[in-house]
Amino acid sequence: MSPRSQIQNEKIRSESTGKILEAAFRLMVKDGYESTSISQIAKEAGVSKGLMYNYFRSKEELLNALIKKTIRDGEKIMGNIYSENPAVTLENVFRWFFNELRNNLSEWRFVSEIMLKADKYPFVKEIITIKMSEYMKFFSDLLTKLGFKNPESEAYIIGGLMDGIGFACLVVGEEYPIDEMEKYIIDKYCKN
Amino acid sequence: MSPRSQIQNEKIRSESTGKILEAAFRLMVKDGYESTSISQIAKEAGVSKGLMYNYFRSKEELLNALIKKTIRDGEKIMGNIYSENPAVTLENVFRWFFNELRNNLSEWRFVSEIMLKADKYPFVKEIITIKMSEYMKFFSDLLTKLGFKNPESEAYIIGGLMDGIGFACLVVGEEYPIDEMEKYIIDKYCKN
Amino acid sequence: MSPRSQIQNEKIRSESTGKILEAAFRLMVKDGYESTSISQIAKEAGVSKGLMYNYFRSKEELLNALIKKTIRDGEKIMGNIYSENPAVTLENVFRWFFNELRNNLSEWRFVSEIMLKADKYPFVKEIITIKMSEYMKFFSDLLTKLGFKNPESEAYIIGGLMDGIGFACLVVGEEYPIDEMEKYIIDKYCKN
Amino acid sequence: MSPRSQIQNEKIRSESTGKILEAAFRLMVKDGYESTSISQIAKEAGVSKGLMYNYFRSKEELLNALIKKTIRDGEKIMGNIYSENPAVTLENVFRWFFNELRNNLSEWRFVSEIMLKADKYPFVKEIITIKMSEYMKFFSDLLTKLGFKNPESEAYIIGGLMDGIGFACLVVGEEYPIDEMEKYIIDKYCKN
DNA sequence: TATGAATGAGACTTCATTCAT
DNA sequence: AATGAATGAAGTCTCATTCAT
Repeated sequence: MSPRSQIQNEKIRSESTGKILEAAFRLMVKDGYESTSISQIAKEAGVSKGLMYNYFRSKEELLNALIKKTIRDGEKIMGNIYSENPAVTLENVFRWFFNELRNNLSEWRFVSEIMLKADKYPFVKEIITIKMSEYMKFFSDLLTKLGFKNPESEAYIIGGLMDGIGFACLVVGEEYPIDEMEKYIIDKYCKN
Repeated sequence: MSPRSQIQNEKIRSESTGKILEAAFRLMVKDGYESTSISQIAKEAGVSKGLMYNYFRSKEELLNALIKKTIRDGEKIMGNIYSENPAVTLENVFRWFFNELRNNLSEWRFVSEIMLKADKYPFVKEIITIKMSEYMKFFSDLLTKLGFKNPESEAYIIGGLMDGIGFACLVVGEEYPIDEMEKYIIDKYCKN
Repeated sequence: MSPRSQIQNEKIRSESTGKILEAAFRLMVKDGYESTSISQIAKEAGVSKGLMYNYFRSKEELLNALIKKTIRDGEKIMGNIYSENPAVTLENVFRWFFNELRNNLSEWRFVSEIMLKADKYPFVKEIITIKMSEYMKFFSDLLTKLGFKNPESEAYIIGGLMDGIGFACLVVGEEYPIDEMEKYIIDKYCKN
Repeated sequence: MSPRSQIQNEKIRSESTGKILEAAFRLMVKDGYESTSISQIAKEAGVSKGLMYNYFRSKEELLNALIKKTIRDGEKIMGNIYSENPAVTLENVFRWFFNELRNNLSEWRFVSEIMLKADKYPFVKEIITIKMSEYMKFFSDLLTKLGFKNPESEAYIIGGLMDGIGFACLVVGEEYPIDEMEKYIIDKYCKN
């Protein structure tokens, strides 16, 4: 009789977009952005191709939404990492980072793939530039508190290091001495 | 109508493969591997599509050959970098590296793109794993000579740092403080 | 929760269909029948897609209703054109016609587009055949009163002329010598 | 062994493009431009969809080629129409025109449909504007020789008339008094 | 009466690859 | 060794229409 209420619709919409984004994330993390087709995502999400275009105007916009969701999820995690003691905070960051590499390497690959597309998709560049400067500020503050002489440059070192180690893990996988590196870096930055 | 001699054929072959590989490199560096089509490469190389399949069984094999050639070219450059003084050698490496980022960032992007495909294309993983251990050995030896306490771990740090800084440059481009980082890293590793 | 009365319902129905038909007309005049989607019409009309299918079983039937409405609207205008003096009536027709071309060319395009679909949509053919014979009768009577020798054939000439001039205006637009033609035709048919 | 000669290739190409253009013409004349799909054309022409894009970069470019070919074909016919006696030439034009309406009405519809798209496809407008002015010149010259007082305006009348009559035939089909109109118009313009 | 989420067929297009010559 | 015409699977996207509420 009467149409669905706004609340009902909102629920339906968020469930569907949720299913789609999750399916997209799963597949793109596994196969990469370009290699994942809209059809596959629709099938994985259990919806029709048409519905996807109901919620996301294009594959690119789906990527956009996916990135934003991923960043939001990431920020929730960052909340749990903070400690009163800056050395502990930094250690938590490193431990979290290496655990990510150990457990969610595919996600790392996806993020890397997307970052490499910064040139092709302007919104990627925009988002990442912002996030990057946030992270640099975060590390820089931490390192200042820890008494480092060049906290800014050292922040860039840490950022680069993390990207680079992630990258190396992606490429050589099991061969990377991940445990040793974790210990070495934590010792170097947090233990003194 | 006499048949071509083996030597003539060999020359023709190497000229054609050369043209093709150079064209492929140029285009893939510019647009990426996936976005570069066989047709474009053939046109850029001035040969027919058919001929490409005469020399390379598939696009993937062309990539394989391209990687090997790129590595060979890279090795020639590494020869000019070596000095009697290990600190100077290391500084040369860093200077070469930052200049690459400044002048040939696109090539760096291409290499990164390919490395991320290590999972998809086994030969990529194989080649890179070998090269990586070579580089690690090279840095490790250098750092040993320079008196570093943990030359192996530190070598991984340097390797990661380079990957990571390259990555960051790719993503944020002009915003990256490349000159400062060059100075900071050279000071840190080579000046004392 | 008392049910709406029949009268209320009737009013609602006619308001909704009115809004839909007007929106459809506006958009189809602008973009053409095929290029106007049901979604666009619904949005322009401020109703839901579902409601459209409540009133019109298909896009084709919407077109049908639109044509009928357009013809009804046209007939109202024709009422204002009639004069005691047949020469004046004919001149009024011509002046109205050329002003339509000057001011509402898009509508003319839409009508032409639809007429060309007569084969595809039988109801179009049916409606137009009836209207055409009415117009021919109208012109024929007028020309008889004006003393033309072959009023029937001449009526067909006038009808064809109007279609053809409208068509030419659509195609070449500004380049068509619309003012000269108006004067020439009025002189020819109404001035003597 | 050796690749095909240029001549062989040229022949193959022109055969294929010929097949494609003919199939496209057949289908578009029957169903209209928009309603004819690339797939249908490929099937009708007995080639693959891919091949179509080998020869025509897009559906729009196929239309472009089709229009040009149609105009070329039309010009060949116009050659046979010319006579020393201008009255005879004009009569030939009218007879040819009415025969077209009798025998190839579908083609007329196609041409009309395309002309209505002049706004959407700039190349259509360009081509048609040129052709139109050629025809107007042709008629104007003829009418001058025949001693008409306002040959230019009268040329526009004739052009419009032909478009309009064609249009009417398309719409009402069999009901149109085509034979009477032919006689009437020829009498009016050619029998002094 | 009214909504809008959902569907699925079908549109245009790209591209690695094959093969007759 | 070399050509380029031909293929067909797969991709992204649109849209009229249905249906639960």
